Amino acid sequence: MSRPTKLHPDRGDARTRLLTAAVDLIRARGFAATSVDDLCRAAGVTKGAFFHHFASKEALGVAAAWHWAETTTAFFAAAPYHAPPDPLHRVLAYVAFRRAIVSDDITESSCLVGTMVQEVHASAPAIRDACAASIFGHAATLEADIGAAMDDRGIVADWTAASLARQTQAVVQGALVLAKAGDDPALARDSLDHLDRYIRLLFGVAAPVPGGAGESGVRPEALATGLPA
Amino acid sequence: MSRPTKLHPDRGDARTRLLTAAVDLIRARGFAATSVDDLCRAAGVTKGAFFHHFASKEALGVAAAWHWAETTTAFFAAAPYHAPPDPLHRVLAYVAFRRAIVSDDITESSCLVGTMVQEVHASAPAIRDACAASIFGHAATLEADIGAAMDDRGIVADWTAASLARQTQAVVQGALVLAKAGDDPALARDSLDHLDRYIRLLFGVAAPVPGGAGESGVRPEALATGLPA
DNA sequence: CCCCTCATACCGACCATACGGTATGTGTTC
DNA sequence: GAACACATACCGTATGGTCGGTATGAGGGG
Repeated sequence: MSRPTKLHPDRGDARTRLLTAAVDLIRARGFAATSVDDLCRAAGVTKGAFFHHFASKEALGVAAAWHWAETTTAFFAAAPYHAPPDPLHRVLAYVAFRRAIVSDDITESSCLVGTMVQEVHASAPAIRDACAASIFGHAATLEADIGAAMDDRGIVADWTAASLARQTQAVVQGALVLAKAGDDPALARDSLDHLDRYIRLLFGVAAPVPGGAGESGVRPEALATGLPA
Repeated sequence: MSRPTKLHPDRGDARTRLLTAAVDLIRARGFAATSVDDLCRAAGVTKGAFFHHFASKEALGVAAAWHWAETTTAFFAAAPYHAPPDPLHRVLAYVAFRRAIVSDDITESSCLVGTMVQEVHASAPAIRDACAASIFGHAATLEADIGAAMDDRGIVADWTAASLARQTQAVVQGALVLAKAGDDPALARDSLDHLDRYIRLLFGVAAPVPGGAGESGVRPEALATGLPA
């Protein structure tokens, strides 16, 4: 895609810089309120570069959703919550990890695709579908662990692994809405505590330390540099 | 506020019609993507009328959030889920009611303030606060029943009635995000089933009929005419 | 009862700017 | 020299917002 030069080694990354800027600006102000000029200014490129890489603003939205899916996939794949040998512990560690990466600045903890899809679900199906791929694709990464945990503990239920995996994403998204409304990230952490409690109740395991959502196996401050979702 | 005339009895209601149009259009397209001209066209009024009633588009946003709070408050106050004598049953009936009013057209089941606050939480604090008042005000209406249910059953927990009340709203909001992304209202119903299951587990009561989220005490089709939230 | 005054409710033309998008040109690499 | 990766200048339109004006009705004085 990109063609770096010896004289201009950062050439060819205009597309990536636009995508990065899009993630930041759209999470903060929404898709419609973010203008192409805003994006170009933030990325340090001209309008010509924008429309060279993207056929329209909507195409940028689709690409940004895919970019988000890729970066978050890599981020969560590298996260430490996969370490525990017990699949249920991995699921709980995932929730604890999500809780740990809720930063004090809600905007940077916020989810690009969750924000975008609310705006464009009816008016831009292409963006909506890209957002859906990101959300449900991420949910799918939890399904195997949840399924294995059900098998391990002989859980026979009226819910499925896929359904519970989706519910984790619903709670994450709802937690962010409440945190934005109340302008308080603690609201998001509270929601994730409830999710942790729900999963423990479903599987019949007690909470490790009262008042918190279990240890994630990582120091929260070590996560602040990573990409949230 | 309004001054109806004998000749023009619908005079004086331009404000209300703009508010109603705002609820519909903003839920479908978002706040930023809804122009003042769109609003005027949908409400059948002129731009002069718009800026007579609202100092700015942002002021309309604030007023729309309050309007939403008022109409949903009246709608839920009149809903049948308050009937059961047992407070826990009222809480479960609330969840079942929320499930029942999820219509096939996701836009009309969607929440105005949840949609708006994601867009404007950082750029328009006045709108954000009005949205917060609507969400947390509605959550507060559940608090007494949850608290009474805790007392009834002698529940001593590491969560509070207020926190669980907020969690119901987080799940509702998240359920709508997933339903919009997947373009399928069944996703929202699934989430509310999980919420129902969580509350039953917290209070140690079994589900009434497997596969569904309990009876709401009303026929779903009788609710379709009411205002969703 | 009439008339004057004032506030409200609304109309519709107008404005400056910001918007998404295009056309054309230039330097670089293969 | 073809293809790419931008830059610059420009275009038509849509946007939020303004402004002067009009119609209606309530209240009060004579």
